[in-house]
Amino acid sequence: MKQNTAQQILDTAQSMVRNRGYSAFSYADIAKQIGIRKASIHYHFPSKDNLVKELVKRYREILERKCFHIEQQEITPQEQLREFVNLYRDGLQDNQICLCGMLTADFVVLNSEIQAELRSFLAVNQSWLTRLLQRGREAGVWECGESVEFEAKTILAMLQGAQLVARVADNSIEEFDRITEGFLKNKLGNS
Amino acid sequence: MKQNTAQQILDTAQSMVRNRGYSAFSYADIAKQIGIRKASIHYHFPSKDNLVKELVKRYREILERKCFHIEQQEITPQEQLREFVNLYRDGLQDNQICLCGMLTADFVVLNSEIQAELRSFLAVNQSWLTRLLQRGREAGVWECGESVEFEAKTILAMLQGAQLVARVADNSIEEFDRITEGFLKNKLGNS
DNA sequence: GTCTATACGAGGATAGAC
DNA sequence: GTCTATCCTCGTATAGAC
Repeated sequence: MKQNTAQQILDTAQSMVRNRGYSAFSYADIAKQIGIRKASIHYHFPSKDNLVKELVKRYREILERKCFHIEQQEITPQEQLREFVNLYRDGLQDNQICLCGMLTADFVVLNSEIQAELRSFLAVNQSWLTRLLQRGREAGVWECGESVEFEAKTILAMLQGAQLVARVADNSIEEFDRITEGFLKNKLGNS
Repeated sequence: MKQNTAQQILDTAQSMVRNRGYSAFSYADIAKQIGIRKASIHYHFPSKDNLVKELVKRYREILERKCFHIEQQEITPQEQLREFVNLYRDGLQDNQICLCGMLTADFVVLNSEIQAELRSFLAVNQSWLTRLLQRGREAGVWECGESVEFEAKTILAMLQGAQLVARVADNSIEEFDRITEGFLKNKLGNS
């Protein structure tokens, strides 16, 4: 079950960024956590910017795979939407909000490469969700407004915001659920 | 037009926190910006935590006054809601998201006093918005679901999320508008 | 109130031994 | 690949002069 060091570093860094943000985690923190020296981290990731860039890239790729998997399942659009929402719901138990939502808050601090990765992440989310909404509309299960794209963006905004609001409440997941359920009740059915 | 130093410090710090977050601004940054030495800041605000706590407190008090002002105007609930949304819309031009939205992302890094202030800010927003929704419902202009409170929370989440999403897009305000308009179209009318 | 000077640790990063 | 040692900068904070 032993992972290679690069993976361990990424996993630890991801957890820390999702908790504290870009500026509030350090190589020293990671080193301490996984039991190596901080100089060793530089061997795998020459700079902090490099590490975070890889982090976002990996995060997006994993999300793409998860979305693809949802698409492959033979379930209704409503159920697919719920699966998608669950991607944002999961991980919230450790008080971990979306990696890219957190980094978006730090946006102006980040270098342009990382910013580009964040745009890419958002674009992937948005286009996938747009396609889902279109399928649902064509199947007649949802009536959407003029712009399906902006409906998708609204849902994403609501999910990111729900994670934030839930963070302030002590029992986060219930809060997240009630907010998202209220918003999506006409879209989710009662699956 | 000369402000006192404490005010200047608060204003500068607020702008920086809204841009970069808690961990990515420093006394040195503020000092440089307003042309004093960083030691002088400690005279007004003994510690960074103290400064940020005062910042959130002031921010909430200003918001309370603005909300009160909206309530006093003789306009429809729809128009009042739009005014409220504009509170979140304004300030976005300088790429400044809500102070408390930003700090919520940094939540786990902050001390308990600041966390308490953030809870208070959210509570004020939520209760004000809840009362507005209730008035609208009683006046028959909106039909709301079971829980007006969670409808309020959902709107807040959407506003915070819209600020985040807009941040990634280059032209932020248009993005914010389209997201919020889509969401609130049945609530806002076309005022 | 604001300054200089300073303490002290943390942060990111590199060189070179093993 | 990982280590020790080290560099240099920045961050928060305090003491004491003006």
